[in-house]
Parts: sequence; C-alpha cells; structure tokens
Amino acid sequence: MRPIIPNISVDCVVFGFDMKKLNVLLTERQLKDPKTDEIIFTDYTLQGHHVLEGENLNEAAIRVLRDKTGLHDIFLEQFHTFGNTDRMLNERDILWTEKIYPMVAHHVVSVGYYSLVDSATVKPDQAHQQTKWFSVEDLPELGFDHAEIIEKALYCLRVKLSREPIGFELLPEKFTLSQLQSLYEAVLGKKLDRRNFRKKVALMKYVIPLDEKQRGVAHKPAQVFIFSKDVYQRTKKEKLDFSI
Amino acid sequence: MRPIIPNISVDCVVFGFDMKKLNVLLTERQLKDPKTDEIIFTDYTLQGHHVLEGENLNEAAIRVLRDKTGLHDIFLEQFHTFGNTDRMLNERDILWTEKIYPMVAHHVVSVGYYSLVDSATVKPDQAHQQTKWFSVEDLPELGFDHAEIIEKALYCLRVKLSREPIGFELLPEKFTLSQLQSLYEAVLGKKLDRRNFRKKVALMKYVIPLDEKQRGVAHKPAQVFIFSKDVYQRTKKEKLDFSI
DNA sequence: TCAAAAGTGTTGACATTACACCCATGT
DNA sequence: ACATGGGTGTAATGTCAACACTTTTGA
Repeated sequence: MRPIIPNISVDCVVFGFDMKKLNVLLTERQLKDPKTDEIIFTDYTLQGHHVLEGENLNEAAIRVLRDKTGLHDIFLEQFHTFGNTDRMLNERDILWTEKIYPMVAHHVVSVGYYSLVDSATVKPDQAHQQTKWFSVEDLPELGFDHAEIIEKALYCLRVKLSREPIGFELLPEKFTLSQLQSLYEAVLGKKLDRRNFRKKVALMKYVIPLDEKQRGVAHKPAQVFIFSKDVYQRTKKEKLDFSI
Repeated sequence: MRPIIPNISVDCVVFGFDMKKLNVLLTERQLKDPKTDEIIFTDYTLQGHHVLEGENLNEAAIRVLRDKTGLHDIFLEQFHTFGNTDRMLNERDILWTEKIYPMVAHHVVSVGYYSLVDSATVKPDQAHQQTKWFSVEDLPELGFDHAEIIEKALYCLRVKLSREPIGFELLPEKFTLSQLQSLYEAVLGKKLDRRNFRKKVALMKYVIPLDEKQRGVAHKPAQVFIFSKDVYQRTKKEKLDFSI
C-alpha cells in the first residue's frame, strides 16, 4: 500500500438520475465516544480520499469511486479545486479529524470531480451500506465544505450539459424521449416543452431510434433510443459565440 | 516569511490584449552551469509559486501576480488543476528542480488560474525584465507542462467569454467598438461581421456610449464606450439550454 | 372504459446572416 | 485629395416559444 499525500485529496460528487430527480451519493459519517459509545454527531460527506504517492489526480478519483462505491468505468470530470484554509475547521470536522485521521494535515487541498451514473441500475454495492442517494434539492447536514462543493459541481454540470451531450451518462443505455427530457429538466432545474424538446432531439443525429418499444407500461409504449458517442464525435462542431 | 507547502503550487496564465492579438505573459528560465557560467538551456514558464502555509489558493495566486509582475486588483479565475506525476519530469525540468529548488517535492500539484489585463497599459514593471508578452499563436519553448496549462486556460477563457462579458477586463476603461470586436475575434479565433457585431452590442445595455470621441487618429474618430459591471449585475439572466 | 403517458404541426416573434456605401479625420 | 477606419439598414433565413388533440396500452 502506497503512503498517502497528507495534504492533497480528491472528492467525488456522484450524480445519479432515477427518472424523476437528480441525486447525489453521500456517506454517513458518525463520530462516537470511544468509551461510552455515545453518538457525538452524525452527518454526511462526499466520497473522498487522499491522493497516494505516485498517483495522478484522476487515478485517485477513479480509485475513490471503486473503493467507496464499487463503481467503475464511469464518466468523471474535474471541475474545481477547494483549498481554503478554513475548509476543515468547523467544530465537527476538527473533532472528526483529530479522532479518526490524526495523521493528515490541517490544511488539505481537495480536487473536486463529479461523475454521472444511472442511479436506478447502478447502486452502491452491499459493502457500502452507509452510502445513500439524496436528492440535490433536499440534502442532509454535510461535513467539511461539501455543501459548497456540491453546489459548485451542480453549477458546472449545468454549464457542461448545456454545451455537450453528457446527459446520456445519467441514463441506461436504452431510454425514451420522455426520460431524456425529464433528465434535462432535473439537471437544468426547469420545465421544457415536450414538442419543442422532441424537435430539437430530432436534429441530434447521435440520438438514434431503435426498432423497439417500451413494454409493460400502462399507457402507449414509447419508442426506445440509444446515444451514439461515435456519431457525436464525428459530427460535433465547436459553438463559440459571444452572448448578451 | 511563512514556509512554503512543498507539493502544492499555483500557476497563473496572464492573458493580455494589445488591440491586435491575445498575448500571454511568460518568464525566461535559464539554467547556467554554476562553474563555467555556460548556459545549459533557456526556455519560458508561467508565473507560479508554491502555496504558503496558512494561505488560501486564490490568495496565493494574488501574491504570485503581485510578486512576479507587479500586477494587482486584476481579474483572476481558477480553471483547472494539474497533478500528473510526470508533469515535472522532462529532462530540463529535472535539472532545473535539482539545482534551483532542491527543497520542493517531485510531485507538485498545481492549481491553474488565468487572469486578464490590458497589455498595452499594464506592463510588467522594471523589476521583472525577463518577463515578456508572447502571442498565444506563437509561443516559445515552455517548461514543465505549461504548454498544456496555457492550452487549457485558453479553452476555458473562450468558453467563459462566450457566456459572460469578461472581455472588458482585457481592455482599457474606455474603448471603441472596433477594439471590442477585435478582442472577441482574438479570443474566439474567428472573424465577426462588423454590422452584426454592433447590433448585438447595442442590445447589451451595460456597454455604455460616452459623449466623447477618439482623438488624434487619421480617420473618422470612433465613439468611446465604457462597461458598467453594475448594470450587468442588475440585468443579467442565466441562460442554460441544451444544445445540439 | 378509463387513466396515463406518447406522439404530432403551425404560427408569430425574434435572432442571425450576408452584404455595400458614405463619413470624418490627419497627413 | 487621399488613405484609413467609423458608422449605418435591409432582406432572407433560421431558430425559438407557445399551444391542444389523438393514440396506444394495461388495469
């Protein structure tokens, strides 16, 4: 086991979509008195860990996701680095760090990554019971500066999604247009018109209809689509303009 | 003097506009043999330095700009963090680090900031003679991974400029519409139509015409404008959409 | 037969592009 | 008087927003 770098970490904001809302994966953090077993506090944190010696930042992020959630081969994007000297200095974090991680520095710079998964099919595995999904609209009490990190991640995700078709990372391989629309609505935080949405998607040649319909739903079954990364790569063009 | 953190640094990509092209500020790095005084190599690097103990990342960036260029109170934006283990391991960087900075770590994570200045009026002061402007289209040999850092900074600047009116940071307080257009062309890397450009700027209420004309030019003098950050803040609206 | 979501077009407003001539100044 | 960049309008096209009814299925 390689030693950790005591003052550099990565934190991963794992976004998941459950066909209704956008969720974030959080892990319960509970500090107990070692003698009385009394709970001193309970809150939640992102998945994070220190970077190891000889490890690139994105390797560290991949490792964190694998070790803390069992996820692998998922979309990952660095979005911001958090290095304020007071980011671990609220009361609970000081207690926690002293008791659980006395070996790490007081000033840890953390590189933020977000990743995108389909939260319905990809669930954190059995080994990580204290890790759960929370709606981005209704987050629990968070440790460190993780509320700020999530807020920034969400902002960066919105900007990214409005420029590039990364939403497909949040859906299963096959999806319907209503699901896709619902995803955009959840991430961008606003309602979209169904007919206009479908018109726009029709222009995206990389969203490909299959000769296949939904089954077992109590209404008219929807057509099923897939996203072709390959077609996107071949047809994309940079769109840079100055706006108002 | 506070001690440095040996494995965390900031690098500043200072962009400047000289009414013709977009430039980057670079500092000459020359390694000489201590005995013979023979030049072993010469190349250029960004302005950077290690973060000090007890210092926030953006404080470090502000300090670097002040100490290395004399600049202060300028636009500064964090854009990406560079932490590959091999980023200081090409031959020249190894030589340099061993001779000049033996106290720093071999693996330094660097937080990238870019800043925007008017390169015609703001010049690096006399104390920094080996610091010069280079066109982003014609960069010299660069140390470390600074070519990659500049490329990423330029990309982020383009994206930012196409979403927000930050171009005014690259101009003097008073400017003409041709200068503004020329700036957009330099940053976005493409020509724009003059009449259409002016129509669009006319819609930006925060670009305000003064009752004042250019003087001393050998052609029809242009009207002079200023940018009002205040009007912008009050009238801006978030524009998030999904695109093709 | 009912509930629930799928699917489908048109219109008016607005934004974008392409394009050419006269104007004010300094030399 | 000439060279230089400043300033201006229109028409065609493309994009965006608003809006309501019919269809297909399972229960």
